[in-house]
Amino acid sequence: METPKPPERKPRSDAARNRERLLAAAKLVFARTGPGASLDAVVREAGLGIGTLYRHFPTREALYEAVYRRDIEQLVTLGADASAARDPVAALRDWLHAMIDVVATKKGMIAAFALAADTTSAISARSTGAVTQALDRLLARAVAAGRVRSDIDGTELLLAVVGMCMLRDQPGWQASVTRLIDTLVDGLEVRRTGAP
Amino acid sequence: METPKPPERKPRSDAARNRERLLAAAKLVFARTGPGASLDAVVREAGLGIGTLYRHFPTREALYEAVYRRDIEQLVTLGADASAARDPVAALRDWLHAMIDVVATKKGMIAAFALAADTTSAISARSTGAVTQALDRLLARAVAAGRVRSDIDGTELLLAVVGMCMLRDQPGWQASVTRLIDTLVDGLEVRRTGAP
Amino acid sequence: METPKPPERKPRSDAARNRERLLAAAKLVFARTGPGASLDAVVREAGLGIGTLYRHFPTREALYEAVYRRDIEQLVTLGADASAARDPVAALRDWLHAMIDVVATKKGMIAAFALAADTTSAISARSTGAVTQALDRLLARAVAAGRVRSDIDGTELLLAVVGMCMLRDQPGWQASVTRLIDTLVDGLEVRRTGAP
Amino acid sequence: METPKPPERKPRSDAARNRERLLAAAKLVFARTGPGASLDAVVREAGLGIGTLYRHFPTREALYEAVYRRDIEQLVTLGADASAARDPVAALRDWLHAMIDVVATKKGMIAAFALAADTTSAISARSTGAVTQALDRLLARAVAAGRVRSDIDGTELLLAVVGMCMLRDQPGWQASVTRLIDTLVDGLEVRRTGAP
DNA sequence: GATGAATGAGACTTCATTCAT
DNA sequence: GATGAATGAAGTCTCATTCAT
Repeated sequence: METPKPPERKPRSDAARNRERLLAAAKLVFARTGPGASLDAVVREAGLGIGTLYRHFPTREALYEAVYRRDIEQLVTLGADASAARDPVAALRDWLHAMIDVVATKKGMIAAFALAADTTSAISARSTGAVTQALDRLLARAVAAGRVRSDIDGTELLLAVVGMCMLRDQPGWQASVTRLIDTLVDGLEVRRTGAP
Repeated sequence: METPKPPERKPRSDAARNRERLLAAAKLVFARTGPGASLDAVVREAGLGIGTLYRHFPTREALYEAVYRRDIEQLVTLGADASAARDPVAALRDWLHAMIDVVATKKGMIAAFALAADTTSAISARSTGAVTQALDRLLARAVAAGRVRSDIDGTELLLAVVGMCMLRDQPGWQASVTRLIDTLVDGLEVRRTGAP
Repeated sequence: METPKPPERKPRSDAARNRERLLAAAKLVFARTGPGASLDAVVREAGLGIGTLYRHFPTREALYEAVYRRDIEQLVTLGADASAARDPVAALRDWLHAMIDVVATKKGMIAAFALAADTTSAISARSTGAVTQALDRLLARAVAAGRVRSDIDGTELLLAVVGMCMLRDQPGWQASVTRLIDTLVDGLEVRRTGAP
Repeated sequence: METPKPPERKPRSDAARNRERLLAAAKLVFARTGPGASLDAVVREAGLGIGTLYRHFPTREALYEAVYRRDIEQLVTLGADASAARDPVAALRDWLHAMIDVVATKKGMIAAFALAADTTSAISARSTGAVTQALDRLLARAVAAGRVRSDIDGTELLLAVVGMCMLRDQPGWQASVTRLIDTLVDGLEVRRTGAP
C-alpha cells in the first residue's frame, strides 16, 4: 500500500501489513473453531507473535469487532437500501433473515453481534452500534407507517436474534430461528381488525 | 493423606449429606460466578475433596442438572397447574414469564436451561427434558383451542427464551426479554378476522 | 447389594465365593487392559466392593500371584514332565518357548512373572518361586549332562525372558523374543570341539 | 499472578538457560525417582513454571530424549570408534557392556533406551534411532566377517538389553545382565568346526 | 514495534487406599 | 466380613496475559 521500496532498509516494521494478516488469520480461525478459539492459534496462522496480536487488539473483543466490521458494514448498507425500497415490514423481516444468514455462514460472527447487542460494552458503540441503528431505522419506518408496534426497539430485536443464534449447535437451528423471528415480527405487526 | 481436620471428625459415611453440601456449594458458587465457575471453587466451598464431587457428579452438566433440578421441577409443576386452570394463551404467557423470573433470580440456572434446550445432549432427555414437554403441553392446549399457530414447538420456544436470557448482562434485560417474549406470543396467536 | 431375601437366612457371607469372583474378574480385566489395570475396574467386573478386594488381596502383587498361580503351577508341572523325558537342552528350550507362549496368551501374566523374577519381593518366594526352581532343575540336568555351561542360573534366565517380554508392544515381538531366547540357549550350550 | 520471587529478577528471555535448567533438573529427578517421576517435581527442582517445561518439551518422551541425547550420542560415537578398530565380536560385546554401564549409572536412562527400542514410537526415529543403527553396524561387520549369525538384528539386540535392564531392582543385577548378554553373544557366534 | 518465552491458574481426570457403617 | 463413600495427591494439558529483549 505504502512506499514499497525504501533502499532495502529494514523492511519497515509494517504495522498495517501485520494488522491485515492478523485479521485474515482470525477470520479463518474463528470460522474453523468458532469464537473462543485460542488466540495462539490465530497468531500461529498469521505467522506472527502473540505480542503483536495484543498490541493491535488489546482484547479479544476488539479483535472480533475488527474482523467482522466489514461484514457488519455490508449488512448495514443492505438495511439502508432495503429500507428505501420496500414495504416496511417486509424490509424488516428480510433484513433479520439476512442477519441469520450471515451468522449461519460465518461461524465466529455471533461473537461480534453479541458485542453489538451488549449496550454495556464501550466498544459496542463504535462500528457495531450501527447494527442497532439500522434496526432502529427499519423499525421507525414501519412504526411511522402504522404497521408495527412501537414498544420494541432495535437493541431488543438484536438481542432476540443474537440470543437465538447463540444456540446454534443443534441441527436445523437456522430454520427454527427463522420461524421464531418470523413469529416475532408477526407479533410486532399491528392487528388490523376485520370490522369496518 | 492423613485427615487434616481432626476438629470435625470423619462425620459419617453419609453420602447424602455430602451430596447436599455439594449441591448447596455449587448453587452458591454458580450464583456468585456464573456457570463455568471453577469446580475447585465448588469443593472448596463445600469443604470436600474434588474426588467426591466427581463421584457424585461425573460431569459439569450432571452437576448443573442436579443443582437446578428442583427449581425446574417446581417450574414444571407450575406449568401443569396453570395449564389445567386458565386461559391457554395466558397460561403459556405466564409460564414463560415464570421462566424468565427463575433465570433472573438464579444466575447459574441459564446453564441448566441451555442443557434442556440442547437436543443433542444425552443428559437433556432426563429431568430437563421435562421443561420442553411442559411447553409442548401448554402449546398443545392452546393449539387445540384454536388459539395459537401450530408451527412452533416447545423446543423452539425454549430456545427463544434461553437464548435471550443468555445475554443478561445489560441493565433492564429482564424487562426487554419479557417484552420480546410477549411479542412472540402475540405472534403465535391466531388472528381473528372480524367478519365472516 | 444388600441381601434381598432375609427370610431365607443371610446367604452366608461366602468369603470363598467372593475370592473366586475376584480372581475371575481380575483375570479378565488384566487380560483386557494389562497389569496396571485399575483395581476399581476389577471390582466393578466382579460386582463387589473395593474393600472386599483389599481384604482378600492386600496388595496388587498378591492379586497377581493368586490370579496366575494356577497357570504357573501348570507351567511348572510341564517343566517337571519335560525334564524327565527328553534331551535336556531341548527340554530347556521347549520350556522357555512355553513361557513365552503363556505370556503371549495372557496379557497380565507378565506381571506375575516379574514378581517371580524379583528376588527382592517377599511374595515371590511363595508360588512364583517355583518357576525359578523349575528352571534351576532343567538347567541342572543339562549341566550334569555336560551340555550347558554352569554360570547362568534359573533366576537369571527368568530375568532374561521376563525382561524381553515386557517390551511386547511392537508387532512381531514374540518371534523376536523366541529368536533371542534360542540364541541365548545356543550360547549356553557347551561347544563341542571338532576333534575326534 | 505477580512475580513471587523479587530476589532473582526476571532473569532474561534466555530460553536457552531455562532449557538447560530443565534438562539438569530432569536428569536429577529422573536419577532420583526413575522415569515416571512427576513432571511437576522437575519444574519445582528447576524453579520454573510447568508451562515452560511444556513449551520446551511437549511430551514426556521429548524430555527423555533431550535429557539423554548427549549420553546416547557419546555411546553411539563410542560404537563407531570401536567398530573401526577391533575384532568385530569383541567390539559388539564391549559396546553392549558399555550400554549396560550407562544404564547402571543413569537411573532414568532406561526410559530413553526403551524409546529407542520402541519401533512404534515416532520419536524413536530421531536421535535414539541411532542406537539401533549403531548396533546394526556392529552386527553387520561381524556378519560380514563370517563371525556371527545373521538372524538377529540390532533392534532385537536392543530389545534384549533394554528388557533385561528394566528389571534392575535386585542387587547384583548388572553382573547378571552382563553375563546374560555375554551368553547371548556367544550364541550369536558362528560355531567353528574343529577340522577342515 | 515486534517478539515469543515465561508463567501459573485451573480444568479435567484417575486411582490407591482408608475407614465408618 | 462386606461395603463403597471419601479423599486428595498427582498427572495431563491448555491458555490468556505479561514483559524483557
